[in-house]
Amino acid sequence: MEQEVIPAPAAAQKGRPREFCVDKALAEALHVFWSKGYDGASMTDLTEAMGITKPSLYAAFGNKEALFHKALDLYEQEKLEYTRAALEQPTARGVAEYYLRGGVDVHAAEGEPHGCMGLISSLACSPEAESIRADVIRRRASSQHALVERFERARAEGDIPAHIDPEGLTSLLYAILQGITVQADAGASREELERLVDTSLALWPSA
Amino acid sequence: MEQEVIPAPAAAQKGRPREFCVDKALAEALHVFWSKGYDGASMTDLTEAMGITKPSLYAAFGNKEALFHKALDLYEQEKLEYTRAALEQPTARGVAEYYLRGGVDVHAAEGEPHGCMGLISSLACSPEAESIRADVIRRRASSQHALVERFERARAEGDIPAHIDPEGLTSLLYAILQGITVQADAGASREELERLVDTSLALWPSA
DNA sequence: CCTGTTCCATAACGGTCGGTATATAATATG
DNA sequence: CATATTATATACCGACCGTTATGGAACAGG
Repeated sequence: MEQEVIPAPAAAQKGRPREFCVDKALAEALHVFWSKGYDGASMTDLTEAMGITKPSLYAAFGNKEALFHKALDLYEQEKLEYTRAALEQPTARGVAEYYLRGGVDVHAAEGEPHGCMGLISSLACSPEAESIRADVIRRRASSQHALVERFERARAEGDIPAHIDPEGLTSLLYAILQGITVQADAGASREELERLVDTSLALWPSA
Repeated sequence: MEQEVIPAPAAAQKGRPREFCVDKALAEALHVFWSKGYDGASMTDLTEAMGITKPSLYAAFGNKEALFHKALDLYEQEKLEYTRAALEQPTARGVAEYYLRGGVDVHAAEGEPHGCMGLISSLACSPEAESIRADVIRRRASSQHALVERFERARAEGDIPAHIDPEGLTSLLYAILQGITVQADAGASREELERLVDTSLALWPSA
């Protein structure tokens, strides 16, 4: 039996080519979800921002929920990069400062929605958006876990005092970060947030 | 001209008496708004929990928005009493501890919704709920202002170090509190939140 | 050209939203 | 009893929700 030839690998598009860029449309969808939250973003909001019709959206992304998960992937990848870079800072204080200043940069940036997309979409959500909420909480727990390990290492290295609980310190750092995004969403100025960060670092435990 | 007699002062009810207790109905409405947020609470959710019909609700409370403002009044009065009591603590550390432990008590209480009603209702809201959001932000700013003054007094009294900015410290304490309510909403246990508070207090500046 | 396939545009689906018109029931007053 | 007033119950309003059926347009391969 003869082996079939491998079909065109790059783009064996058989039918009518789509008239929009999937990546650009997803970036627009991200912007809408970030501004309005999952429930607050209507399909009309999304299609108008993405410049496509509803059938095109459903064909390309599945449905609203699948679109959100993809947008959240993009958000984590592009906007939350600082949370991974922070872990590589040499000292625990450096980690905290990277986290907090990175959080202010991302969640109070000019020309972008203020606040945290995940928090906005998960704090209050309709029953049918429960999977959205669960996804956000799961991702947050994963990220938080990495920070706990980083602070445990810091304590072992004598980088933070022995009487400080790494899990408590992690919860605290996340709480401050969440507060920053909440206050950014409420319209706090960059100066206010930077003073918040400065004060946080002034209280940070010295080894 | 003769003076008219004063009408029955207690309850000069002329028509059919209402069959429900306004205060109890409002308390049920508060519970629904606290659980689901302003946008997430539908009129059906509200009327079912309150045990009344929609026309009764509109006759007694105006509309959904007016009902929310009244529920928020009740919430502040009954649940946020700790924020006022905190200010009367003798030391800045006492104020902070009262704030944080009070926040955990209220926002992670058994048998009540977890999280902060104001935050849940204001973080992401539809365009027509913008007045809700503005109300929450205004009340928060007012409460925050009182805390700034308390910490300014504390610094003047040498209760907190001179190099600590009272406004920054206030923003920080609020951020931690907001983070507590966010994590409570996400399902954090009381033990986790208490460790967060313990760690916060461990870092609190000593005079 | 013809067929198959994929995409786009329009319009519509059932369902829910906040809010209300209508009619009836229950009280006070005369 | 008659009337005025207020509350209740039912049913409905237009608008919007997420989703999809339908029909035509744009491409590839034969």
